Amino acid sequence: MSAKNEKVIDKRTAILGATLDLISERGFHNTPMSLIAKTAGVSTGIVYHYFSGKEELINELYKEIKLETIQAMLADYSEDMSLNQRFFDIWHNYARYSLNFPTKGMFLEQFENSPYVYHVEDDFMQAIAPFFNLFQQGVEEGIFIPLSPIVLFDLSFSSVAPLVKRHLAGIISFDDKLIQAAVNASWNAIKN
Amino acid sequence: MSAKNEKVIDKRTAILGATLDLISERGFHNTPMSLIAKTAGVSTGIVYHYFSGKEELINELYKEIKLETIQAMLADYSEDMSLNQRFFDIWHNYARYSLNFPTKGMFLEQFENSPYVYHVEDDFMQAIAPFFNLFQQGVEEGIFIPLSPIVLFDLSFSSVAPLVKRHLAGIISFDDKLIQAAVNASWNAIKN
Amino acid sequence: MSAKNEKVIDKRTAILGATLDLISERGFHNTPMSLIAKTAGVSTGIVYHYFSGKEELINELYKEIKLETIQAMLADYSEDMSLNQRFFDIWHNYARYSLNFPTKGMFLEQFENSPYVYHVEDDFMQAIAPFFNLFQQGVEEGIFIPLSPIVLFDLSFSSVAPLVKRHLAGIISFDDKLIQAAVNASWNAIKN
Amino acid sequence: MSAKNEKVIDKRTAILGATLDLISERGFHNTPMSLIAKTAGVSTGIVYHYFSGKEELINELYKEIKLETIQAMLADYSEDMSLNQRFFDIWHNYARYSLNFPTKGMFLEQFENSPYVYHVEDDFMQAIAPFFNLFQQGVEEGIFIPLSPIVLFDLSFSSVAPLVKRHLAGIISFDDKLIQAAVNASWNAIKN
DNA sequence: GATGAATGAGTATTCATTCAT
DNA sequence: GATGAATGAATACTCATTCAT
Repeated sequence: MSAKNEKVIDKRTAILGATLDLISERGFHNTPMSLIAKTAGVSTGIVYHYFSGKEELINELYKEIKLETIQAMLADYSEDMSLNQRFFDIWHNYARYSLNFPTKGMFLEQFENSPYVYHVEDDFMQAIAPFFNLFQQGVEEGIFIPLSPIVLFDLSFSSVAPLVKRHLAGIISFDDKLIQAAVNASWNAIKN
Repeated sequence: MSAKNEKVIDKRTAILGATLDLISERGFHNTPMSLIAKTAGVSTGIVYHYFSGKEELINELYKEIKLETIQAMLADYSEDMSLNQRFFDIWHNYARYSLNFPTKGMFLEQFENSPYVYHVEDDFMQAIAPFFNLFQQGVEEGIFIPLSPIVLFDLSFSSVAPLVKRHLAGIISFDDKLIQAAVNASWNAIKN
Repeated sequence: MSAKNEKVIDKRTAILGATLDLISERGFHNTPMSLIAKTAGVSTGIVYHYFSGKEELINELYKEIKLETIQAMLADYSEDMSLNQRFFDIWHNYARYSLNFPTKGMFLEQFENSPYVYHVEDDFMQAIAPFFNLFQQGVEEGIFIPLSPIVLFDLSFSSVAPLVKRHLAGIISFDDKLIQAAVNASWNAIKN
Repeated sequence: MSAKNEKVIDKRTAILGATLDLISERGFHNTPMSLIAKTAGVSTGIVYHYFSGKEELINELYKEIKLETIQAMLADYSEDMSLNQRFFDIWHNYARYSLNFPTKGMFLEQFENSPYVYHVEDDFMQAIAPFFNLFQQGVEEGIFIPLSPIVLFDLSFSSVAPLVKRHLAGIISFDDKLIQAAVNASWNAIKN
């Protein structure tokens, strides 16, 4: 990779990184472009070279983090593993990733609960296919209750974010033992 | 109640109602005070008579809706009912309330995921006591897995919001049958 | 007129006046809204109370000045006067008005030669009717050459602006004697 | 001429051409240097090799077009032709040139009505000498009314631009017949 | 209580110009 | 000559809040 490319990547990455940190801490609208630039160590103008505006910058950040999160959940995923093993792996990965990168989870939550933001869900269809296969297969084999994959997903994974939030707020300790208990609970929720 | 008081209540209520509608649709920062006033049919200045500023207005709205939601969940709650009955009632009430008043749910989600907003959780300690009692009792009686009430709460209730969101987006139909299946799943998640 | 109304009119008028002075001297795009506000002795924000934005402000100013100019040309116009008398009056009025209010003429010229500005000609249909009547009648009576009123207008009045510009630049002295000669020339141009 | 020089000329010409097209359509300040470069098919930086800045670029363009327009008016000019013939030729040439190259006329009008632009009239003294000679001679021979050449110029030529504008706007058809009528009118305006 | 005109700090975005490559 | 990434000052517009009436 040439020095030029490295620099470009550095700058774009620095902007995205600054945006993540600032937005997760201050919120979308309390994060001026000028502060993003300053935090990233670049000029205001150059941000508009890499992104067409604040909107695109935030959407791009969302896409990257969303994809990264999905990939983290599927880090060691293999169709060769047992259904049970795959489910537990995903759950663990998700919990650990959320705990390790709290700003990313906070950003995702904030983004997905913002009314005025243009959603870009379609971009993840391919990435989330394994989740659908997992639940589909589980239903077909009579292991999971017969509901649509999306419902099974919500019933089993939606407690991760709240628990992580409690942990970060110091209310609970979301340690390995609790993770273990929570993943068991999630499995039992959808078990036939 | 005097006519004067009614008028006052009307105005305050109108402001809160306009704030809810606007924020749930446009977001906090895309909802100017002037628009709130206009939508409520009052002058800009008078908003500052009832609330010290935007911050207090939104916090006040949050408190009212949060409390209303908790009360809706506990509408027919009674310690005389069986544990199982109480759990199912709360879950059903929550789901139906969220479906009936989607703006309120959206507002709560948005508020609780906003980093810059001053939290006011303490105000609800008393109101949420029944939830704690419920889970505490369940653990003591060996009916629920031995985890803290707050964790049991998250494990059993956190799937409601995502499912309602899917329903409102037209992705699933969160009807009585699905509510029934989901509440069963939530019960199984924390059942010992 | 109430004090309130006077104040409002004062402010709106002050903004329009400052806009005229600044734009005629510096050009559209070299005249920031903030400078307009400062020159008018008002805050930046209030400009947006009276005008929806720079675009509307400038268009409004154009409409006012255009109308004022037309009215100045027709100041003593009466269908009772002879054709010749009406023509000479209009020409004189136009020349004197342009010389007395050079910024207005400069603004009009600038505006009407700007490519990106949204034109609003229709607003003057009624005001310019006397011109059309004048030329129409002149053609019907065989006094003017048989061309459309708009062409006769251009052939007879379009030399005023350039001559005024030369005068303001100090190149010529557009005094009463020259005005007299020029109006004669203009009349001869379209005389049958 | 070497290939290198041709290339240079090409690039400079391309920049000037792009500038003309863009400015006549969008206006001075709505035409960024980057867009000029892009339209001309060159890099932003190279524009600053051929011109010291936007100011010089536009002034240079003005000078070229102004000169070209004057030369077009005098295309077949010869002191051997009769005064009347010379006048009619110039008028015709001007009208046809303006109709054939509308962007050039629009650019000149815009430029000459911009207050902040540095004028460069002196550069054309030599080129416009024939006009002065024409009017001077006409006055001396008693053919034209005894006014200064510059005034006679304005009285006879200033209706061309407005008529062309009407034509381009589709309001009139400035065809040969109308051109003939208009040039006659212009002649009559200054005829003694 | 009630109005809405007025303020002015704050913010997204643009663009002429520079300069390392 | 040639590129286009980078800069940062400039600018239109917004909006929470105040206050004279």
